[in-house]
Amino acid sequence: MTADARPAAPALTERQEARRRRILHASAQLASRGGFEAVQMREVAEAAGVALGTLYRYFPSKIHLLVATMQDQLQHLHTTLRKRPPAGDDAAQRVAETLMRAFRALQREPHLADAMVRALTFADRSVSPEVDTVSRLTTAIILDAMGLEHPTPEQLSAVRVIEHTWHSALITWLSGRASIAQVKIDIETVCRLIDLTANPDGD
Amino acid sequence: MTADARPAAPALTERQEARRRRILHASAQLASRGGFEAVQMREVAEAAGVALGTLYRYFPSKIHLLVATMQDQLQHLHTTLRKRPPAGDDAAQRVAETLMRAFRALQREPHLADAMVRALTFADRSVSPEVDTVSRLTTAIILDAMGLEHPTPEQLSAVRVIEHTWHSALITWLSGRASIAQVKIDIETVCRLIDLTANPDGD
DNA sequence: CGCTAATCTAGAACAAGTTTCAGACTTGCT
DNA sequence: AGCAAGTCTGAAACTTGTTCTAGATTAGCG
Repeated sequence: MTADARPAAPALTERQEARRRRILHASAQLASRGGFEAVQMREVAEAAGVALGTLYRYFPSKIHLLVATMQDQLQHLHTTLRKRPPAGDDAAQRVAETLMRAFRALQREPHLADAMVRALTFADRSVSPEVDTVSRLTTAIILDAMGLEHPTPEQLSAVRVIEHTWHSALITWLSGRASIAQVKIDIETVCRLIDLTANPDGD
Repeated sequence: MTADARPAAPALTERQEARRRRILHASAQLASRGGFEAVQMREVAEAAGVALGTLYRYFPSKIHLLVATMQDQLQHLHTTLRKRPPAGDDAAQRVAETLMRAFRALQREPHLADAMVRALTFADRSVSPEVDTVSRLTTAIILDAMGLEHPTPEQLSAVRVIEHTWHSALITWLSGRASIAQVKIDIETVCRLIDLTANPDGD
């Protein structure tokens, strides 16, 4: 039921699993207070009751830690969304509604959003697998909203562009260069691409 | 002719202007070698023949420095593009061609691209004015390619989404999660939005 | 139980961004 | 020229992410 996307991870003991949870919790807590800079590795370690070296054994860098935190939050969101799916008439509306719902969730914890999104876009190649997991989760959420079983390549392209817009629009909002209304418009604009691929006469 | 977008800057002397140029040059040079991490403030200062404190007086943080470097490069690109404008039949084609040309320029200096784009997306509120300048430059380049004097609000929205996609696609390419071909597809996909707003029957 | 390997802890040490400061140099002005 | 204000230099200090080490603890196993 809950997807356990960690094939190479060598099965943690119970205490280790508990440590991992404490670390992620401390990370999210600190991030909620003061965003990216407030997540300081020494503080995370102390709040989680774990030595600094141990923290680094579990998450090899601050970026890894925050991307894992994002994975965690996205899982929650995905579960929540599945319980109450969007109710729009066509796919574009449902996707836009879903993303706006996610956006409102982020608005409730803007500092946490800041920490997670900044980490995600700052991540270099060493974090690619983890970032990819986040990306696949996002894709799954959007495809769910579209209600598609077997999307065409064109539709997958549209979804990719929607994800691009989603991430980048979040960044402009977080850095205070775009209003909430502007983000809404951008999301609605990009979702029109879905209509374009639904009736494949645009070519 | 050359837009001097620095209204609050109190007019540098000749030697100061020269220092500023040396710093930006050193920054681009180091970035071309090893990307974001290779741009180390002490090294930039030394390469530019300037004290560390002076470097920080000109650019209050590494992020400011790299965003300014990007402004610089974009100016060049804009000038170059104006000399040889894209030759496509419709606006969408011309924009896609322009962005792919810019993309190829970045491919020639992938490390430099890495440093600039990472700085741009990692920038927090304290860098908003500078990031905004970069954004306006990008918008100008895209509008040039579209060949529009007075874009409608809808068209401006499409341009915003194109910019989002452009930035985010660059990031996925730089972090090795998307191929060059994939970036091309994403750009072409999002450029279809232009057609949508050109013939306003899609609503 | 007792052994061995792995893990965890506390803390020092290192790296790079940023700040600070005393003194030397420039600039603008009279 | 001579002074006042601002700027630049060199170097040290401080911050926070990251690495390293020696010793304590835990887990798995005969």
